[in-house]
Amino acid sequence: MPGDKLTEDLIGDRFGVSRTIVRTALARLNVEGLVDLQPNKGAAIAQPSLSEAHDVFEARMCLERQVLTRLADKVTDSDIERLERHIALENKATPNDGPASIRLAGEFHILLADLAGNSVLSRYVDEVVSRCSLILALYGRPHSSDCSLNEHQQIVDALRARDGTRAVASMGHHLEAVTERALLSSTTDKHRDIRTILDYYAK
Amino acid sequence: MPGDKLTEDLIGDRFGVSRTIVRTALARLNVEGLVDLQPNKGAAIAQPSLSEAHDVFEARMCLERQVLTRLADKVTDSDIERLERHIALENKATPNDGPASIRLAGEFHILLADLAGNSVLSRYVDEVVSRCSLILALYGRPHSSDCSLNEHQQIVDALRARDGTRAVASMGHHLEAVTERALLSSTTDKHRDIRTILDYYAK
DNA sequence: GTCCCCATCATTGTATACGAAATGTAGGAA
DNA sequence: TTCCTACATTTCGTATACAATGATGGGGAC
Repeated sequence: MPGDKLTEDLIGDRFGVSRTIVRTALARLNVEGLVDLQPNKGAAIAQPSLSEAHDVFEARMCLERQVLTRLADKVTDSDIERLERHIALENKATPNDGPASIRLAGEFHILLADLAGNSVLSRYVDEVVSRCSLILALYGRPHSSDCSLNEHQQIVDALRARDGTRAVASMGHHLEAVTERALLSSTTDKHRDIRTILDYYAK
Repeated sequence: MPGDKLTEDLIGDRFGVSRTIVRTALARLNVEGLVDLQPNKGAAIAQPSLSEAHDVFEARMCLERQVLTRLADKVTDSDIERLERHIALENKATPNDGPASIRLAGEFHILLADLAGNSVLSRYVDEVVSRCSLILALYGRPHSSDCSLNEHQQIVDALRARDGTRAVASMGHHLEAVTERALLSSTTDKHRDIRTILDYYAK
């Protein structure tokens, strides 16, 4: 799907709105890094290079560690409760393993950022999480979920203990694992799109 | 200036373009946090609350520390040279103390981020630096420069020594100082805009 | 004198229209 | 056959037009 052209007229017809609306949406998705936009050539679903993908994961690591540093200081019991309920949802969704599972895994991270109560961090985390989903679609194994439930649980456990150091470390390990699942597998997987291969060897 | 209404027609006439162009520009500035955008009521130069301002500075600290962590590992001699030349420019601009000085101070941070070579970090740093300039205009003392030259020099010195720990620490101290100059002074300064005062007591 | 309602105006939100750039295609020459 | 050029078609970039929403001010009632 990444690389697909996004023609303004088609999308407009699809949603029953004019090109004006589509255009503003595409512009927004462009600054968020989800669509590539070339002048006079139109929009396409973003195809981040491996190098860009690493950049996104590095930024994500930096931002989410900060989120947990904050959270460990200010998290409330009802916050913990809410996180636990979310993990329960994730557990429930795992069996059928559809796109709902991937969405929920991302929302866990976004929920953490929201609870941290910093609007800037929150927006940036939202952005990098979305981009990571895209990267997973490009480079990850098909059908691989990007987050292990166990790892989410460890983060919440550390938060419940108000152990900031452990919480940050848990998130660190989790994101290392996510990065590995999303990126490192791509060098061996034969099923990947030809564009990905070319991109990889082009460094 | 923050809080001023931005009428699409006026701006369009001012620059000789149609509302279409102005609108896309305003939308972009809105996602970057520089203009507030209320549905059916138009755009205005952003007026971040003190709490939002602290959020921005916290995110900035987190991002720029990461920039220096990266840079300490990969900085080249020609990078150092370029940073030194930039500081020389800043020194030259200080006497007349105009807006050029403020712009150069911001560009030093953006240059650091660019040299770090992570496109995501680079974009985010660009954004928070812009927002900090806005915050300085809102809450800072009039005519106060937001960056001390000496502090910039210390950062480059640490980079030249390839001392990552010291570089991150220097940036940390620098941004602490910047935050203080931009925010803490606002509680005592009688010359501040009435809106700022109200905003502050409204927490 | 003050408050409220309605009319008018200003400004935004969305659609459409038109010119420009780029891409694809057919035809002819080497 | 292959390459190049000219034309046609598609799609984008910008301006303009119209509808909808919110702001402003004046007149009347209490």
